[in-house]
Amino acid sequence: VEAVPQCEFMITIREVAKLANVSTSTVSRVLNNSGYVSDFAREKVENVIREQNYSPSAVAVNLSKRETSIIGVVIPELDNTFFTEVLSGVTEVCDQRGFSVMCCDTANSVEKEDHALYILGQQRIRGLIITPAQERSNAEDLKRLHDSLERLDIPIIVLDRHIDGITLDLVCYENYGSGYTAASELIKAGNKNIGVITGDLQLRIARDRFRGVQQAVLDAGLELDEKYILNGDFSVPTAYKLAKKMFENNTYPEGIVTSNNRTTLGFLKAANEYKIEIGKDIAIIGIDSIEVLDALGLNFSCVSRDTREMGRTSMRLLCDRFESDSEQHKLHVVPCQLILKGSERRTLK
Amino acid sequence: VEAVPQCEFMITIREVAKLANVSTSTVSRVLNNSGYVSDFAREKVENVIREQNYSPSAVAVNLSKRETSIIGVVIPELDNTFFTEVLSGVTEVCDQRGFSVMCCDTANSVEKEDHALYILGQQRIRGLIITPAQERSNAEDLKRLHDSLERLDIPIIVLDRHIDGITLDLVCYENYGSGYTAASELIKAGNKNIGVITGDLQLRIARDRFRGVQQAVLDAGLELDEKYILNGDFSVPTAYKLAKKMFENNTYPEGIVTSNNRTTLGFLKAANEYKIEIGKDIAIIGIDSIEVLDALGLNFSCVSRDTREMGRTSMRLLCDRFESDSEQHKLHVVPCQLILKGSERRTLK
DNA sequence: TTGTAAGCGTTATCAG
DNA sequence: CTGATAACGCTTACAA
Repeated sequence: VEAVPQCEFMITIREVAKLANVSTSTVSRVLNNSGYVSDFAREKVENVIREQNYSPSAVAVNLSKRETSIIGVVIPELDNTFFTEVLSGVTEVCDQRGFSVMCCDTANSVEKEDHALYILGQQRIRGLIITPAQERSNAEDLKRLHDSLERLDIPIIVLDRHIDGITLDLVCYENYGSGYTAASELIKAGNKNIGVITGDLQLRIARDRFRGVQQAVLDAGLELDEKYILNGDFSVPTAYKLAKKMFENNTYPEGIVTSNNRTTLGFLKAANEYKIEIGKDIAIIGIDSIEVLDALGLNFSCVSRDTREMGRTSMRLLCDRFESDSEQHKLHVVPCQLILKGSERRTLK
Repeated sequence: VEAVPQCEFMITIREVAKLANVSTSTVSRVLNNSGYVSDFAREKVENVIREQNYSPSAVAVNLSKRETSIIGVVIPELDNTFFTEVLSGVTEVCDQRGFSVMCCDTANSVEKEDHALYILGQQRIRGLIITPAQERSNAEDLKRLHDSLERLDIPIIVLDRHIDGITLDLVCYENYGSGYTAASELIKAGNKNIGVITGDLQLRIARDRFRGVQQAVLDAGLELDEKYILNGDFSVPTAYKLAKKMFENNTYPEGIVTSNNRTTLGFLKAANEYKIEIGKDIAIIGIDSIEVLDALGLNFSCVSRDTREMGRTSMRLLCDRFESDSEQHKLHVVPCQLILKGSERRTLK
């Protein structure tokens, strides 16, 4: 049987073999640097490969090896710079180690997440890095996620958020600590009554950050006034609405903690509209840094984390899993860094 | 020969067939909704699929069909929100149409781009959406890109930037027009001498935007002063350095055009440091909107484009190509939208 | 309407 | 050191 190329460009291992006067096994051996190949044969093969611009089909390799080199990345918000920075870190390491990344945006939707996992499963991804869309409170929803992940039967790293009832490698932020630090510093800077715009309290990370704030206030011998606890959801519009309402009533705390980058933006927008000056009329420490604010020279204080490094770490952990699969699950907590620029202090009283 | 599952979770079409008491072809037919299948057989198969949670291996399907459903996306800066917004648009449409996206960040490096294309080629991607890392001035580099793309032998959409010497579907911005509009509006607002921080003039999009500015100034019967033409590269640090130098010498134009979102940020940073007030000491119209500035209530005027839609459009065009391959190459120019918020006018003279 | 069998482009086992 | 040959999991004529 004559081997006929399916398209004029893509040649197969068989044609390389024929042109080099060897068998496909030999070609495969030089391709993978496995087994014994004489220098003579190797050279012939390498020449043909170069001349013909042969590139082996990953699809065929994958099928044959029953293993791909594709890493699935499931992200809840592709329009949140936090996650794109993480993604950037992941791709960086993937690149170095010869993996490809297939990424899915779930837009915080459980349905889209289910679907993404199904698709990635079909692709037979080698490993998964996932930030769950939500903490599925519905038992059925949660079970579906558990099942999906288990069925995948591959190394999985959970990033930033938590999944209840299942133990997996986890790369997360020092959430409690970031809340605690932020509030403490506000107090240390002289602010007596502290407010907070929380994240989506359905998410453990939001609860942890909030608990940190609460504890810091308690530890300082102060009280957290109910009316300064604004129940947000990590989104710009909600934070904006909440802050707006607060300023409308003209009753707001001396210092406030905003629970993530999006929340900060919403807050700042409202403050701006009401001519409330940051670091003058109200003190603020945000969780998450915001590149632009630095560029603008705003004196925005925050507790920050190395987001790109979180991505790199996740991918490195995943690679560890590929090498050895201990039962032990790893927990990598990314520390928060305090960055004070002035907004933690009110210059007006 | 007995069919033995390779792992307890992933079952194959053969096992489904056996459990349903049909042949693999029948299973394949219900899977693909192709050919004739009796209701009886279909039901049996569907039941088994559901019970066993069978999900067909995309790898095997791809190999068999000699075609994947993977779209390659090559992006020069994963840390530029413009590109992540585009990516978001692309994934959105991919999702709807059953494609997966494999994305590569080239960090504006020609070498990384070459490598990315090689990897994506190995994956036998179905289509490609690419924003080239650079306009390869070196003939050899350029030829390598041409060859890579040609060898891929798949539909390709070029996005935002240009590739010399090759005609492909192109989705780009109204670059000349955006420069022209920005400068015209500055002039219309009463600014007599106009400056500009250009992008990387190696890139045609930067040259086009700059030409637009030049022409608008000419058309207004004015002159573009050499010393107000700052040769940037679309990056924050360079724009910052250039603007800083300008403010240091305390000689700057009445109005300035910044050539993209990164350039604007660099400029604003410098302005801030030198206490130059936007819309007061100096007028500015940027190319590209910046979400955060709106949130901050800054009166930042710009010419903007619908970035996410650019991503959607690219993916839709790619799908068109899958359906029919006319020789005709499409050019989709995304119009610029003028958004005036005040910074185009100086309130001080 | 269904099943058989030959691929798809690799890898891997096992003789030689 | 090398080459047949049988997978890998699916699709698709073709025959029944």
